[in-house]
Amino acid sequence: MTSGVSRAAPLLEKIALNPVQKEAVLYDQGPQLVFAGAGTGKTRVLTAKIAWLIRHKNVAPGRIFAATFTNKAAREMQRRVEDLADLPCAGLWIGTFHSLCARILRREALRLGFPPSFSIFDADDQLACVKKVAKALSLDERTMPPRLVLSAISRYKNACVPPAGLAGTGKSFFESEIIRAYGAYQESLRAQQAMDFDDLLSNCVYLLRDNPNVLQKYQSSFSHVLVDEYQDTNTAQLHLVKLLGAAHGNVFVVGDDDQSIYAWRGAQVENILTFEKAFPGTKTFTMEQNYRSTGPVLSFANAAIEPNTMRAKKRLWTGRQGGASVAVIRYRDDRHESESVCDAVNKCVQEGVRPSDIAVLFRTNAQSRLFEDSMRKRRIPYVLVGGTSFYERREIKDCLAYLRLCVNPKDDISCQRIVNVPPRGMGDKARERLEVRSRELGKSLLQTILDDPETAGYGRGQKGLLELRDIFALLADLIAQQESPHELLTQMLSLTDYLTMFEGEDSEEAQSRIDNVSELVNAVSFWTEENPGKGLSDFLEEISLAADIDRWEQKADSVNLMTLHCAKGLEFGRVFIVGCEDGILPSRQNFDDSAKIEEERRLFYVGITRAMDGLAVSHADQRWRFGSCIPQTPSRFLAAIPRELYEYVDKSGVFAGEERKAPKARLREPAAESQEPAYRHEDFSQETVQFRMGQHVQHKLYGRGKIVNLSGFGDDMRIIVLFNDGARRKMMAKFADLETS
DNA sequence: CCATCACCACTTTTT
DNA sequence: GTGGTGATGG
Repeated sequence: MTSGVSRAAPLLEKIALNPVQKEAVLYDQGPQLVFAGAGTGKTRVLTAKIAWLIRHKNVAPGRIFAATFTNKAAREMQRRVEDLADLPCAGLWIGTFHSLCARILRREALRLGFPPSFSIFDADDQLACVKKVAKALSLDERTMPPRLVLSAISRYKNACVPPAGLAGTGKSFFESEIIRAYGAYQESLRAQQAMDFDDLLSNCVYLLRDNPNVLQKYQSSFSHVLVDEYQDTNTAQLHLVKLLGAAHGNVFVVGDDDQSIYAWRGAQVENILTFEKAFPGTKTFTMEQNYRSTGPVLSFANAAIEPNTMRAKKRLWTGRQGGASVAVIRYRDDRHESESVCDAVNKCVQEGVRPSDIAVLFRTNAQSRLFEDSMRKRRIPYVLVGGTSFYERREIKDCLAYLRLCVNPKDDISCQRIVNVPPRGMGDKARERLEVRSRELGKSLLQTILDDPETAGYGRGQKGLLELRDIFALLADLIAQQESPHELLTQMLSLTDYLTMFEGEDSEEAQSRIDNVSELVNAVSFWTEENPGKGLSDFLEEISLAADIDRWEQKADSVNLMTLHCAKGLEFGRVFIVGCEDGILPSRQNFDDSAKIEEERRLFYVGITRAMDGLAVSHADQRWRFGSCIPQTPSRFLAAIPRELYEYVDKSGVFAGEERKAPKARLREPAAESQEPAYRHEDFSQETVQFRMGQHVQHKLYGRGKIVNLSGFGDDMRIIVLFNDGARRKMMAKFADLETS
């Protein structure tokens, strides 16, 4: 051990660790549980641990299996590990459970009766598939809404309960019907050679559980298993950790039960609370020193989480001195809230806070709209994380469906999506006919179209079907010639005349759809360049497993708008938590259940603990929902926090133009802490702010285009503009000489 | 038989 | 504000 420590020196010098953190990194006697409160350096420990293993324990990167919560976190961690260990770590198995499982499943697919190129179904596809199955089983839509059926199926899968053993075990008509649907749904997926998100985990568990030689292969292949955000793991993930870690016991998990916010999708806090039982001989480390937040923010956080009963008692503390008090602000209505918050954001920026260090957090995506409006009005650059993400837009999903069919012709859900897009005369009747025919032939929809488009009965759809057959025949040729994903996409667009569908109408909506498609073309060609040697199916997998947060780049100097869920694991200088009202936070749908209320409280806690220097929490007296104005009451969570822990500012009686009479806004930079990275004040002029993502610009030489990327600020701001001629040009904002329209 | 328009119930959070 | 569904017109 002594020699270990001295050899540790180079690495430990590069990263400051407190005694508990250091102990956790150096310990090597089996299972480890690290209870890491918010802001206590969880990521730091995990990163140092991996680097330590590689650099000083001579563990090959390929023998480390590390599960993070997002792909973005994985990328960042890999970068930091490489930096710390001073070695490239290309072989490291690091990623979300879903992408790690996908990686294993692609290799072993044949053992499960899937081709390695199996499709991955996202939430939309899942729902479409459930609907299809429900129709085939003639389930009543009223009593068995597809969403409900899907979530029940998801629960079974998260618990690793396959449909086989369930037949006849239903305790009610409802349950029996669900079980029936579950079986049929799985069959449908298999026929389409597809797995949904949940399958990635559960199939991986079945694979390891039922194939001793495969299990042995992966058990001996990985010598260490590490898991971040362990409080948000579900039963399937627990099984995986057990299966992979059982042989050597080198299991290292980090988490915080107070930040468990995913029980609704099957996560079990019990996993972290009973870790020691699952892994006998576990050594537990507890980190309670918070390095992130000021005293007032931390006291507020501690008080906020205090009422929860189902938690391991702990209390965070900070060595940071001073700090502005937390502000709780009351507004008249939601509009007033968004306008005032944006004013406050502006003020922060004028004080020298970088926009990217500011976040506005809300409970539901629907709340973002007002803030976007208010930000735009003030020309404050912002990034919205989440909402309907780029890859979920209709036009994008259409394009991807074509590409997916190229990779997997059995993907009926994708085929169904595009048979009549763009419209080619395939109505309900013709589609039904096609489906019957495909069942008769025992072939997939696309295969039926390719083999047998002439059978009578398609009516007006006949012509369209022949078109479709030719399109896919041509695309198949391109695939055979190993054409790049980029080539396939552009060919597909021209073969189908996809864009003319929108070119006819002159709405802003149609224009934005066209823009989105050309952005997809760009993304594909960019990806093709970045990933030489990888194919279309790799691209599609990456897209379906990417979360919104994965595409988020904080460096674009913009204010961040996101849901509380999205904010997990991040930190910001100034945080605004908005819409803190009963019915929103906590959500009305969780009123009935105390366990769910506790989860909502943890969500609130997660939001609070994102803040480093300043926190403002707001609520409004009334809010537009369902198209009418509804009176709101402040969140019960606020009521439970002692009054002396925050400054209450009532702006509900203040009208526009009178803001100055209102009590002084809080969120002032504490004098002692103004160590913000150098930020030249004069740089944040209108000139800098004039550019934002998605903005249309005009260039003397290149013509009209759209900003697709922003980075840096002031004189250093760089932008990437996608011009209408299809070219993508990087330029310095300072010299670009663009006209904004 | 298909496409378009008007109207309806629903929106929590996401890998 | 929207998306899925139902009536009507082409």
